[in-house]
Amino acid sequence: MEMKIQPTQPRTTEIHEEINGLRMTRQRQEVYRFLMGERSHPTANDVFIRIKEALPNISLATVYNCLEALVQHNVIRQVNFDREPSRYCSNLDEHGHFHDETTGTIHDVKFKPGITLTDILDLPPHTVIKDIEITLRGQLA
Amino acid sequence: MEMKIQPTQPRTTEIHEEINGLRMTRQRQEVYRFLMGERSHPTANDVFIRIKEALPNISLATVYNCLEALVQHNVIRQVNFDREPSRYCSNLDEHGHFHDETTGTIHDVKFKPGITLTDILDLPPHTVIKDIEITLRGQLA
DNA sequence: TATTAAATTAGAATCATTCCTAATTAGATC
DNA sequence: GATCTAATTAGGAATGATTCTAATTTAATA
Repeated sequence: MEMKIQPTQPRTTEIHEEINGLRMTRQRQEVYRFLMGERSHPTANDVFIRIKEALPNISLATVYNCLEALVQHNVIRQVNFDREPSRYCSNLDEHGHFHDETTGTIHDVKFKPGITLTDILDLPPHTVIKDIEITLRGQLA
Repeated sequence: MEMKIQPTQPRTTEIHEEINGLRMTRQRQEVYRFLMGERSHPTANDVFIRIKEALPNISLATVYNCLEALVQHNVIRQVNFDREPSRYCSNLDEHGHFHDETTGTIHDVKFKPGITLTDILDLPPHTVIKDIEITLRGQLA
């Protein structure tokens, strides 16, 4: 078997794998990777500030673009509390969000085992549910 | 018994009853009364347009003030869908909201009898819940 | 009736988000 | 590798719901 001594010419272009049909550009990767390691439900601006460390030239518009693309392709979730800036999380399990007024922090809320939210809602049969959002506000014990 | 022939001087000021400790000014009355008879979950601007018929000089800022005051005093509820303009409803029963993508309309969603939302959430004991919001998006059958 | 506090108004300001457009980049094809 | 085309990005301007501010009006009370 012949060995290549010289490395092949390095590509000038990068190869971007897809996630859920979304091409993962460098910017999208960074946004996604950051959210994966974050449990704090950051805002677009939080993401922007953090990602500038790795990509100093990234623009806020791009962060919004990336977040929207990732949301559209069901890679991350967008979370809204009243009219506050949107927050984002990479937890795709069905869950709600609890806004702790004491600390200002947001926590994922699971459902008790074996329960689906739709079980308890009084909806006409054959209703198509595309998305459910459940948010709570109060004080964690 | 002596009869007053002349009517007493008419008051130049109005008397305003309270609801839940909130003084019901003319503007607040109109806002509240409109919402009582509306099932469409109107936005602040919807309210504004409609109320100008009765109070041509009312300002949009006042509508916002009234809505906020009514919400604060638990006379009406504020409903948010993603980042769309807030909507308001006078239904105080615990219920969710279904946004029908086909028609653009919003419908109240009740829980099945005997079920409380908190029953199915996995929250630490002694958690204080001040507010729950549950919103759905999809197509009604 | 006079005083004081609350509510209203109109318009300016805010600010998260979206839009626009030119420049760049990636991927496909030659 | 060169070229073409479409997607992506960056930066700045625009948008629009909401909030703020200052001045005026109104209501409650002394």
